Amino acid sequence: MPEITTSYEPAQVERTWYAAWMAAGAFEGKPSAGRQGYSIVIPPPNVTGVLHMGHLLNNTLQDILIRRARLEGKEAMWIPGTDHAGIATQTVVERELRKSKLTRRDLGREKFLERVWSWRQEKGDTILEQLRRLGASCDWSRTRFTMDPGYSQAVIGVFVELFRRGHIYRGKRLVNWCPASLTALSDEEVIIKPVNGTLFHVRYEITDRPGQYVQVATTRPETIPGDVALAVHPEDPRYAGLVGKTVWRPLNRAPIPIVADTAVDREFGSGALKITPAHDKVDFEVGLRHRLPVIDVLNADGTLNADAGPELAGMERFAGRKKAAELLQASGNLVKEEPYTNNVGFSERADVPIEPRLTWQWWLKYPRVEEAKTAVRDGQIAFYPERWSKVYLHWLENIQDWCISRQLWWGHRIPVWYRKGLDRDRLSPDELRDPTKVHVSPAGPGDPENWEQEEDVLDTWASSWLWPFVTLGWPDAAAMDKQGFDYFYPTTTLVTGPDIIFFWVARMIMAGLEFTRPGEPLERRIPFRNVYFTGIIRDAQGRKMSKSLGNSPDPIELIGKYGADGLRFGIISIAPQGQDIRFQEERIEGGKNFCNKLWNACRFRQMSGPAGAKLEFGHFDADDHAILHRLVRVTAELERCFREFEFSAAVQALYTFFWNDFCDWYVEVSKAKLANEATRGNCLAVQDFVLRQTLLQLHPFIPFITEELWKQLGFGAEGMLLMRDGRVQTAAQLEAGLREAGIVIDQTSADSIEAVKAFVSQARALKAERGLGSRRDVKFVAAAGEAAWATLQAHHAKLLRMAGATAIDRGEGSDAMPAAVTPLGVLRMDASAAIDLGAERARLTKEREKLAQHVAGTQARLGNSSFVDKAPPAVLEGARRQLADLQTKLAETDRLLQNLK
RNA sequence: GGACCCUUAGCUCAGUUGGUUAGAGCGUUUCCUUGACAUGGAAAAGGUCGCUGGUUCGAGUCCAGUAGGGUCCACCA
Repeated sequence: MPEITTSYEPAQVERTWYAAWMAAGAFEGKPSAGRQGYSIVIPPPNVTGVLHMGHLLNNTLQDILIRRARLEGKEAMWIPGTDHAGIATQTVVERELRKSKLTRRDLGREKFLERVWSWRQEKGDTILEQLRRLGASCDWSRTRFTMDPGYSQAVIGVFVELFRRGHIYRGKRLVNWCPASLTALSDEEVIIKPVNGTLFHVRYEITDRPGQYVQVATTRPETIPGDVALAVHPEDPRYAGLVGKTVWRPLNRAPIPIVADTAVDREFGSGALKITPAHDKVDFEVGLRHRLPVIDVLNADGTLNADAGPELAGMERFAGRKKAAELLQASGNLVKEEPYTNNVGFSERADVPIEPRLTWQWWLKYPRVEEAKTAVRDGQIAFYPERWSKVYLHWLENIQDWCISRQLWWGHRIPVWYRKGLDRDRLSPDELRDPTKVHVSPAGPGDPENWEQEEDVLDTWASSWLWPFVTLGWPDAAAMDKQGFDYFYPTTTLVTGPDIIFFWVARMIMAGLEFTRPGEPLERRIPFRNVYFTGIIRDAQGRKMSKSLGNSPDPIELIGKYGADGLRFGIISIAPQGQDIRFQEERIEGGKNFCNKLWNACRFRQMSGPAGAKLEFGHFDADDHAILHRLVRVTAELERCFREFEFSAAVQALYTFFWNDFCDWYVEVSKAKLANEATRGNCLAVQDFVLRQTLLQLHPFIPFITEELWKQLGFGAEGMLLMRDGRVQTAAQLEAGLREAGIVIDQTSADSIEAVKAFVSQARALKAERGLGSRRDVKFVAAAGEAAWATLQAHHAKLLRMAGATAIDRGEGSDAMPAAVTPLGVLRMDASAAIDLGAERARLTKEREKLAQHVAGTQARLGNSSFVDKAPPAVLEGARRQLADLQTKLAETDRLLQNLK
């Protein structure tokens, strides 16, 4: 067996094992009768993307779940893939084009799409490669892309089917228009931000009362040429006589009516509102109610058009705003301007203010809204943390039709063909469904020469909402059979960020309910049973990580620095359920350190003797009972953590157990036990028992190093070469297994170690406080009772080593010796140096203070008759025992103090 | 305007149905290159759990209010 090196070097180990796993097909998931399935679909990252901290957390969690499921004996399967990310990808390629002074229109649709495809060819696998570096155990043979042929077919088929079912229609509405990307966006893609601007107070002269004005306030004077009315509240006495009259529009001068509408807030400004239906949602609705015309003064790219009037036409919208204010000023119609902060919608992708714009778009009335609510409300789909279900339900309660068309080229082109020569903007709803005028099918019309296909493509999310079942072969029966749809659907757990709860999670639920297993019960049609929402990773100052701030570390660099395992362990340890995470690189360093600790503990085991030692109950001592007891406890805790998706708690539990209980105590006491031939074999066997289970429990979190150690320690024998074939034991199984080997963990014996630990700790403190921490020639005397002395005797060799002492004798010692009260009697140190009475007195006095306080507190509680009457017996008993202990200690400490001269 | 989250040690955070003396990592102080590990070991300092009330024998934990920070939703020009 090759010797384990002195420190853990991740790079080589990671490369070797990932290749070995792939070669062994260790990540493949196939339906397996009689075994429980466990499936996850990856939230597909953008095909042009690179791994960021969010992906890191998200995918580490998925890998943990999948690897744990394997070790629990489940058939685990994780589907990877990428999303074509319409706007994002198209923008990236257009930016590239611009470098050679070209636009997509210069190339034309076909040539441009060729460019995008070759870009995807070149860059599309980067992020998947990065996921492998992280250790993600995806079934790569199942990798999907939302634009690959089968997937596209499904997306198109779904459009056609939803159209047939009456869920899809074409309508002219005000949409969120992105003047940078030149496309409509859904409401979810708009981010409202406060913007510091100016509020302009403008007066409109009443046409038949020259010199009299109605004043309105606006933040957007450039849209005044689009005004078609002023509106006032019908019950506003100030304007009672004016409704029905007209005023002069102050830019592009023309008379416009004053109408009465309850949408106006009388309290705001002058109580009069300018109505610009083309550029404001409320105004649009007012316009509809009053049958007002619509004057659109903006071009698609946000510049002002001819309808804005000769002075403004052609100007960029913000320059136009300034110009409009100047024109108003010049005509005397600008009453005043004041600084004003209002909320403006920004395009999520392009980060420019969106324009409400009246355009023809395709809309979807969501299917299965009620079922989608039920599934979460009644718990067929469980959210972790649960509180997100409120956000989800609230959105569904107020759900609006989804604008699914995008004026882009990169995406799934809408499968609608219009008869040539048809004016598609004058189609009535009935004509839209007339097959002689509009053709809707996956394959297109048989006589394409007579038709023109819709130019628009579908919103990216209108493809990714099918992800959980299309990746399992839907709707093709043969593919579904091959990919195990029956076995793996619904998937078990979805891990994602709460920021896409509407974009993706809610929509997937509705799609799953609408399209899978028609006629079957709800719990068979949902796309997943659990949804785990991660927190958002922020920087040390709590800011979101972003490219522009440059505050986002590169996970691949972190892997280089700390190893994939160290990074995984570190990131999970700072990611409690449901809370945002402040990234601190020190915690990642902590992960690396843990790996090194694990490495060296296994190295120690390997150096101590060959594998294959057998547990011998006859040689069990209290330390063996204690460590196995703790192992069972931490195993139970891990079960709970996985049940409740508490990953950072799991890591914490494993850390404490392994570092404090195993390394700091058991391994240290082992050194004495290993030196004794009688106890040696059993001690090695106990270590193996603990290490085997611990490696299995750590494997999902830190797969590479555990796999390497598993092999190094020879645990991979017996036909289980890879850890994935090992089985993590439940707490119950651990105990049952031990019992079969004739071993019963004795709780009392295990508990007795606490007293021994306290004794050692006190001894070390006595030394450290006098600067003798490193001296190993110190003698102690312990004034121990019979039972305590028996315990000290039983652990004698270990105690000498642990405390760093040459002798621990039974005896009173002298009052001149530094002393401490331990659970195993008063311990005195035979210090050769003269004792500092003052320091000694101070230390003991402080100790006494603490004890006295606790005694008083406990006495007060026990003296309270309602406590004694009402507290449960166990609590009462605990308090009594505590009081007795404290009083003994206090008395001893008092005696020590008195004897100090 | 509505909903939700956070406030615990110098810093970043745990704290599971209320129950012994509130924990961890990092940082700090002192000592230690002892034959797994200095990516380490030992010891120690450090908290009236944002504030005010209430429920209870008992509150960091439950309730009400309040201050500060954050997130999401919402058509106030």
